[in-house]
Amino acid sequence: MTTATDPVVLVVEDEPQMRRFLRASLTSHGFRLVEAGTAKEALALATSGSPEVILLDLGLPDGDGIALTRSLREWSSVPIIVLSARGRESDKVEALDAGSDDYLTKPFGVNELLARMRAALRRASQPSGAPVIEIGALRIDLARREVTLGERELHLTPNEYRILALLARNPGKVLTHRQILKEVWGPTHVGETHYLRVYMAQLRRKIEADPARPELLITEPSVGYRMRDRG
Amino acid sequence: MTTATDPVVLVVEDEPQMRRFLRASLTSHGFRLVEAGTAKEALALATSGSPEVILLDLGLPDGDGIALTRSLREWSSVPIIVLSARGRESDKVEALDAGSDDYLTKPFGVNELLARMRAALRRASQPSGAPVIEIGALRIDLARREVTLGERELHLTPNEYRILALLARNPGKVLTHRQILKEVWGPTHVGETHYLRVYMAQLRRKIEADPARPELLITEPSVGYRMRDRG
DNA sequence: GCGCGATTTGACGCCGTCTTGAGGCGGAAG
DNA sequence: CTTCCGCCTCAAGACGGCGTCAAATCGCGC
Repeated sequence: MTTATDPVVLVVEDEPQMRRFLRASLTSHGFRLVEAGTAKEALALATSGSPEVILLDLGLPDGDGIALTRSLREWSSVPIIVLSARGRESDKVEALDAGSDDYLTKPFGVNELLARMRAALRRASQPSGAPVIEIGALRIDLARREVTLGERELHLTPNEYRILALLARNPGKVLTHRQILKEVWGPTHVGETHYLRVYMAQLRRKIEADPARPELLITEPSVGYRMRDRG
Repeated sequence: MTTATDPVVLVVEDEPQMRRFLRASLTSHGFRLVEAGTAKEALALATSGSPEVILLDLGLPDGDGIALTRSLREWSSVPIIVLSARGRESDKVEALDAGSDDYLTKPFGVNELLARMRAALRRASQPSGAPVIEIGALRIDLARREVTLGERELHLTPNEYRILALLARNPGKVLTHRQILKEVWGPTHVGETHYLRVYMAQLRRKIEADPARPELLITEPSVGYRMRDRG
């Protein structure tokens, strides 16, 4: 059973038997499959299918996998794991130096393949994309810890920033006083609702056009606060 | 023959014979070697030796390599290639899932090892991008370990350089005290925030026009520091 | 063993942030 | 109308993080 968040794997392989085997193994372990039987197909699908990892058989009907690896590497850094019947050391060296990330000699165990795929995915996802939240003119760059309102860069104190980031990460959702206090001041301060009032006032003075009529930081009386996400 | 720009490889292996073999093979192919015979040594050298890749034998006298892999992964993303006599699939899966990048079963060919090391290094160096970083008049040559300000070449102590390089590799991004301490002093010193204050002051005295009004090394109060990249 | 640079540790004052309290407003309930 | 409760505002003082300087210690090369 696959879901929308499962990683996509591009399988480049021409033997029907091997394809069936991979299809069965991978879909049952949380991957979505895109399949190509030729180098040409593979190149097209590497663009349109936007796979997170590629499994590549070296023996293809229309040209060898080494050349395919090189063309992929001209523009993409998606992990490539070569699956090949050729076990000679020189084959491995050639494939790896062409730009592939790993090399498995057939026959191989499914579990090893899956583990190597996990390793490749782990590496690739490391420089995780810059999380940036935008709400109207307000822009919060979580990686840089930077808040801008239109063109102007805002200076927020540590607590102000943590509250704002927390609310912005849950746009539209009401966060209770307790939740916010626990997250920002720690579980020992969940009773100090007064802190919140002071800080919400400071934040509003900094980010609202008219702090008396808040449009972004909405009070939910006797419940908590909420970041308006639209309209 | 090795030069200053050759990549450093940390070899973690207790058998003298295997060590001799690796030493001969690697130094003749453009690597500088740092060697450890125990897990404890390895952990220390992974910090102080700042290797670009680690070769790890699983059978160590003081604990297994899987545990070592996990502790390394708590703070470092340096590529780890496991070399092991154990060829069982479950061994490979365990090692890969613990955080290693590749797994080679002994005996293996030197050329395959070298190709896999090249592949690992290629991947690792990808995100860091250019080996030279320029920010205003400041210029940091990571390959040569050289820092110039305008025309003048600056002399930085080892720790000063590591801090500066770390911040410069993440321009604009806030690095927490913990992150910097972990990267420079190792995971056992994440509490020593005082070190940072002293070293930031020294760096500012060397690279800022007016150390009292820093324009490059920005303090993010009670969070960490950040290298200004624009403006 | 000596000398030098680098690192670690300690002391201190400044400044921004946080905490705290007092007071005001407005709506709902009595 | 009065009272109560939750919320907002303002400001003053306490607190803690930060920068700075300097002394003590470490560690390496000679």
